[in-house]
This record gives sequence, C-alpha cells and structure tokens, in this order.
Amino acid sequence: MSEGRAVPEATVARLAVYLRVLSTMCDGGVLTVSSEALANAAGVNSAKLRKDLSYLGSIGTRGVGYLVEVLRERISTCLGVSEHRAVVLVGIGNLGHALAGYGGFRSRGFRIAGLFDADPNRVGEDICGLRVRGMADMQAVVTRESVSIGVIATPAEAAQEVCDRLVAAGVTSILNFAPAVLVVPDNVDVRKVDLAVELQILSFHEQRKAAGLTVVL
Amino acid sequence: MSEGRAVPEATVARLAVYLRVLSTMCDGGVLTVSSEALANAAGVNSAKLRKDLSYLGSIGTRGVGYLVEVLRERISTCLGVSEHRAVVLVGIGNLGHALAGYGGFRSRGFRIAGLFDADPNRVGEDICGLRVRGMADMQAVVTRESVSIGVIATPAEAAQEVCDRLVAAGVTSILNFAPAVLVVPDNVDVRKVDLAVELQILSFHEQRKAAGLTVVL
DNA sequence: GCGACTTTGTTCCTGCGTTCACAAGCGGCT
DNA sequence: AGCCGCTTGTGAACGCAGGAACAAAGTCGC
Repeated sequence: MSEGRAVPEATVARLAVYLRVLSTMCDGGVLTVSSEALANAAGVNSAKLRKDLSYLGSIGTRGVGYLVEVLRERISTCLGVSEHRAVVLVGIGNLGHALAGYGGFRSRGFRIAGLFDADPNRVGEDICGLRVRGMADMQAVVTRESVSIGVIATPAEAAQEVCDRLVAAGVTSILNFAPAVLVVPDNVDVRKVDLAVELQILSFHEQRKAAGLTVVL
Repeated sequence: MSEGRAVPEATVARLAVYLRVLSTMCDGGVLTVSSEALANAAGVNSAKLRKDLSYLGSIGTRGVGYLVEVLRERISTCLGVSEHRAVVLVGIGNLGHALAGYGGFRSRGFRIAGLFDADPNRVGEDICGLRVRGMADMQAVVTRESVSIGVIATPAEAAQEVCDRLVAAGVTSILNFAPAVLVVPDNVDVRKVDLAVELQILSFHEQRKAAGLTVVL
C-alpha cells in the first residue's frame, strides 16, 4: 500500500473534500494538522480519514500530524489537478451560464477552455471573458487545448447527441447535468448531477419524519 | 417487506431516477413496462431494480410487468412528492439565479415558495415571477407556506449563518451548494452538492487512465 | 381447462466500505 | 539519554449494497 494503489471510489470523493479544507488552512497559515482536526473540518470520522490518506502512501508524522502543504500537494497530484486541467462546457442556458461564471472551478484546479451552444443566437456572446462558440468548433478546441473533460448543461433531449460529439472529439470524462441517461463507450467516465433527484431524496426523509410524528401523535 | 419498510439510502436515490423515467413514459402513452425495460432506461441492472421496487411492497404483475401509472404514483408517494413540496432558495448569485429559473423543480414535485438574499440591492428583484426578499422575511414565509426544505446557494462564508437561520425558521432538510461543511442539529438532514468535487473525481480517473497509458507505452 | 412461457419477488452469496481498537513510531521533557 | 504522551497507520470484525440464480405466480394460446 506504499504507492497510490487502487484508491476506492468513496475515498476519492472525500480526498477532494480534504483538499478544499487543506487549501483553506494553507491560506490561513496553518502548518500542521492532526487527523482529528482535519476530520472535524471535513465532517468525517478520523479513522476514516487516516485510512483514506493511507492509500496515498501516507506522509504523516506520529505524535504530530500532517504537514498541510505536503498533504495538499500529495492529494492534488493524486487527483490530477496539480496543473490546471482543461474542461469544455456545452449548453449555455440558465445553468450553463452560472457554471461558466463559477469561480470555484479555477480556484480548484480547472480551466474552462471553451463554451459551446447549438443556438446560433447565443454564439458570439461574451461570458466572463469567454466567447460562446458554435458546435462546429468543438473538435478543434478539444484537440488544441488537450481537453479531457466535458460538462453537459443542455436540455435532456440534446444531451445524448452532445455527449456523442464530445466523445468523438476526444473527451474521456463527462459531467452531466441533464436529466438523461447517457450511453458511452467503456473508456469514457460519466458522472451525473441531478438537482431534482437531490431534492427528492431530502423529500423522502421529510416524508419519513412526518410519518414518524403521525405515529407519535 | 410488505409496507414501505426501511428503504436503503442507495435505493431512494434510484427511485428518484425511476420516477423521472416513468414520467417520461407516462407522457409517451406507455401503459406497462417490464423490469428489464425500465432498468435499461434508467441505466441500472434489472435485478437491482426489482429489489428496489420490492421495498415499496411491489405492485408488479408476473408475466406482464408494472403498470406505469400505478408505479409512478407509488414512488411519488414514497418520496413524498405526490403533492408539490415547498422549498426556499437562499443566495441569488450566479448559481441561485439559475436554480430559481430551473423548470425541473416544478415538474418533479417542488414549488419555490421564496427567494432570499442578504444583499439589499438584490431584494425586490424579479426572477421568473418571484420577488427576491430580505432575510428578515424568511421566518414568516417558512411558517406560512409550511416549507420543509431549504436550498443554500450562497458563498461558503455565509453558508453556516444562513443554515442556522433556516433551521431556526423550521426547515428540517437542507440542500447545500456552498463549499462548506454545515453543522446542524440531529433532526436536520443535509445533502451537499459540490461541483468542483465532481470534476475532481473525474480528474482522478483521467489521471489513472493517463498513468495506465504511460505504462503501456 | 391445461400447459408452456414470461416476468416478478426473493434468497443466497460475494465484495466493498466503515468502524473499532491497538501496536508502532516520533517528539518533547526531565 | 531515557521515558511519557500523543498521533499515525493498520488489522480484524461488522454491516450494507450488488449480482446471480431460482421458485412462485400470472397470462396467453390451444
């Protein structure tokens, strides 16, 4: 378990959270941090945190803790964001507009290499210094800027077609905000974020709380 | 296992997906659907789907499948969205603006009962027919409209304070888009959506793919 | 009315993720 | 220099989720 071997999926998600907390600490001038303190700040169990970090061939010092700077660097490298990674964003509607202007991407290791929309009326529009391009330019941008990640923020109907174009252009990871199931080749990763699903999960728990109260009454 | 007993967390998330697919089918005039067909449309295994549905005290007909309308109704009830559920949205910035205008909320069982922002310059602004209110009005709106869910789309610094106000007003479920860990009482549920984390997870897999290729070369 | 076919609901089993608990290691203090 | 206390890293147990396979149940054709 010395080198970054077979990091579990669940751990990867948490590493990203640790990274954000560590960056904040770093900015605050904190030099070292214990697993207990970092776990609290990240909202997880300290044992879990230590096991997570152990997958990176851990760099902690017993009796002291972790060097914030070193740990931050180590996680960045593991996640592949030590250098800025280029992404393209397709679908400049309501949500796409917000994503294009979201500062968190840049500060957390990503660079928006291109904005695309199928609507000719939108092409040419300027958003935070980036020009919206037509779909025809996608191939060129992806190749030239070595883009590996595509973000889909189109309506559900267009999602699969956009996805196919992204894959054809050479993108191998997709973040999908459209409420649609995407079909992709095996070598392409897809993650889906569905805002309504998140709310429905919360709604379920509300339902359960209400049912429990009814019994109590 | 006859009545909606102890539905696993992972199942709840998928039920929401099934619900969306079923709604589409319903609109398309489909009357019955087999577990195989529904599973394909939802992008999951058919055995998993059947097990998920069995938690609702399943209503399928052997040799035929499920009645689309009945199943949709059943899942809606389980998720607590058979009647529209009221939510409030706090933080009308880049992202909040997009969320306020997102049509998917209404169509999937939610009603935005109020928009709030701390910035007095934003208060009074009209977004898709809803007026932005000041934080002072929150208590009244939550009480009057029986709001149980709050959505936080503020900067990270303001998230905890907003969260506290929501909880004090009576909200018991929170969907948090701010990159911050929220501390809440035990009876309050929190779900977090962090866009940068999603990208970093994809980035990790890209990193691995690249490493694998390097070895191959 | 009966048999064959289809599809569900469930059971068992395997694997992953989480948690607990403890031994090992390092720094600081005397 | 040696001991003590603190913190890490890991081994083992536990619980949950996922997948395959099968028996029960209902429909359709004859």
